[in-house]
Amino acid sequence: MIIKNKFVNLKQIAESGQAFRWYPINNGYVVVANSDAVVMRQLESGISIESEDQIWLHYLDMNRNYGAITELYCQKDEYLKKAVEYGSGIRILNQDPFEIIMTFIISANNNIKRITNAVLELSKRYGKFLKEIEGIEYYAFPSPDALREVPIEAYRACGVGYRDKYLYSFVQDVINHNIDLEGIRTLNDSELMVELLRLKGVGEKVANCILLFGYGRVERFPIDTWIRKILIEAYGIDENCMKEFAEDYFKPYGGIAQQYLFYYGRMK
DNA sequence: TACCAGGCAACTT
DNA sequence: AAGTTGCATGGT
Repeated sequence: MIIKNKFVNLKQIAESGQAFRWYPINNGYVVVANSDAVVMRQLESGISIESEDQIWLHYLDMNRNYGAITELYCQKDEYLKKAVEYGSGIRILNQDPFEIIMTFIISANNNIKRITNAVLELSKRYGKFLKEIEGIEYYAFPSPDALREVPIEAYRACGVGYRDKYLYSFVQDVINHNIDLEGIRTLNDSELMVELLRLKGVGEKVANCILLFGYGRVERFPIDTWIRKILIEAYGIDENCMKEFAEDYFKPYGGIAQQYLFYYGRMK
């Protein structure tokens, strides 16, 4: 299918640090999600997706008007305006909560390259084979059931480091119905936050990423080392009132503003 | 070599 | 309640 929209840029989305399963190929990306691997290509005024499944429209958040959002934040201040202009094709993807939670447990005190590698390794070892594209095999992110018997050391072998025990604990929590990842969709933000904070390896920052990337809560504003640096250097905000400032100042789509800032701050 | 990476849990005061 | 420390590991 073809999507005509000025506010979709595959490179920007792929490098925005919210998804770890966008693989560059000649003239496009293979995107692994929704139990499938599809090729996406950038067009002059939109993108093409080699699939007719409407799920990809939801995945790419196509129902939201990013034109209006970029316009809103361009008027906020000069720094944000530059960030928005630099990454105006970023969108907040609607991703699977289980995959997002696993991925962002791995992300703690880690770097994007290593996170990407660990997620790839987990998928190759325990995920379902999907298809081969241009000579490379693609595997889905493993289901909780596929990870049921995986011991702690096996996670370590995938390169997740000391986060191995947190992944093991989370998988067991899902298997044993100590948390219902679909059931909690109906909770409001703060209730959802409380549920996620029960998980080992999930603190405030990781929980905010899960709300934003896994549950579509676009007002959440995760503060990581990059964002902290930006708020200090570009906005002159003090460490101890950073959270309050960001939650108020970047309303009502804090998470989207945060992605513009993250992408701009990390790339330039 | 020391420090950093989309922080967190456990421990100390 | 608030502050401090150790943590796997690959890249600079």
